[in-house]
Amino acid sequence: MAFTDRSLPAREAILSAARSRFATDGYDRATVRAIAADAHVDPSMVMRYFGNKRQLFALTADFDLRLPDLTAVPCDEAGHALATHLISRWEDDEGLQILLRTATTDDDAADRMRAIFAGQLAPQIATITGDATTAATRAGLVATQALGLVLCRYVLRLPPVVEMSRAEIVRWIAPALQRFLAGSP
Amino acid sequence: MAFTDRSLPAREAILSAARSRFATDGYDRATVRAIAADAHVDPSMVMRYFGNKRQLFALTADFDLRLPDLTAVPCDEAGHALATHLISRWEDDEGLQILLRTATTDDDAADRMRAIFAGQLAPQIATITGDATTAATRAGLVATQALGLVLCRYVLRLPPVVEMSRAEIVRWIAPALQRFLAGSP
DNA sequence: GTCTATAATTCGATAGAC
DNA sequence: GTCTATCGAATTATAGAC
Repeated sequence: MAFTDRSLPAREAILSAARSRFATDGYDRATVRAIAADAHVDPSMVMRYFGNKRQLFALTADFDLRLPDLTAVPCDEAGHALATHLISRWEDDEGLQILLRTATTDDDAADRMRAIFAGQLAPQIATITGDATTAATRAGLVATQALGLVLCRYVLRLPPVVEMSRAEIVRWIAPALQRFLAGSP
Repeated sequence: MAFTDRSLPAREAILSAARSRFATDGYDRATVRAIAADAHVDPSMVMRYFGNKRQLFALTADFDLRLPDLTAVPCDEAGHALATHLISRWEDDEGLQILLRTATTDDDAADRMRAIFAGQLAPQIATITGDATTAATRAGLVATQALGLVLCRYVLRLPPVVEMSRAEIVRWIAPALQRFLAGSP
């Protein structure tokens, strides 16, 4: 399982090509052959370096939200801080697209989405909302708005959502997140 | 293209099975064989009755939001009316799941989603918000929250979103939709 | 109308020469 | 390490007997 340094550029080219293919085509339609062609590499090399297609996908599909410390900002600004962070985090990283595009049909990928939600988003939200009983619900509501934005803007590409500027999106979405985080129904 | 009455039960069984399979597995993983097996029919009959897999999918994937007349309710209750309608519309109809599960990887299905948005949702919203300049943006924002809910509750099945009752969801989502419909950022 | 048999592709994965 | 050749499985789709 240890490879020489000379194969490292090839392995990285494969990983990069895989990320792009999985992000745009999803797991099923992103073929090993296409990934190899993008990386200017023989298809058999993909299997040799990464074992099989599933393991290659797993390496490209570990996404880290890298949430900022929301407890560091005033409670009534948490929604704005979260909105600005998410929009910049997603604009230049295709990691969430990779997961979202295949999580709708693949249960492994859906499990990863649930894990990201439970492991990264929910705990952070639980700490800033003192109430432990509503924290899980609030985190779920935040997910509906946040993932809905990713879905419409980057995956489905609904024209009006694509055409909005980052600043416009933050202006509209931040208050929605704020209400889910600390407001009342 | 005209078939006898005796084949009608079989054709309807195929359509029903196709709807379920496409809704749970997406277009690629829902095989003609599996659909035929569910319908207790020979796979070749599926092709004979519906031509090919694409045409069968097209028949199962025409989704009608059946939006109520939002101009009939007071302007400040539009969000609540929309939320209650959508949640009941989606709970017992797998049509939107069919589209959403494959629209993330299939451009034809994504086009259908954009068409539903542009043809059914946006015009309705344009009529209740007098301002024509912001109507498209508002409709897009409504889509992010509405589709995000469908995604998290029915497709990804995030536990806290699944466990919420319909009433709870309406209580939280209605004000969010109301703000997108008629509020200000 | 129904079913068997099979064509024609495509894909993931492997064996083995160099 | 790299590449050629190919296997085996699965899929959509068709041809033709009954």
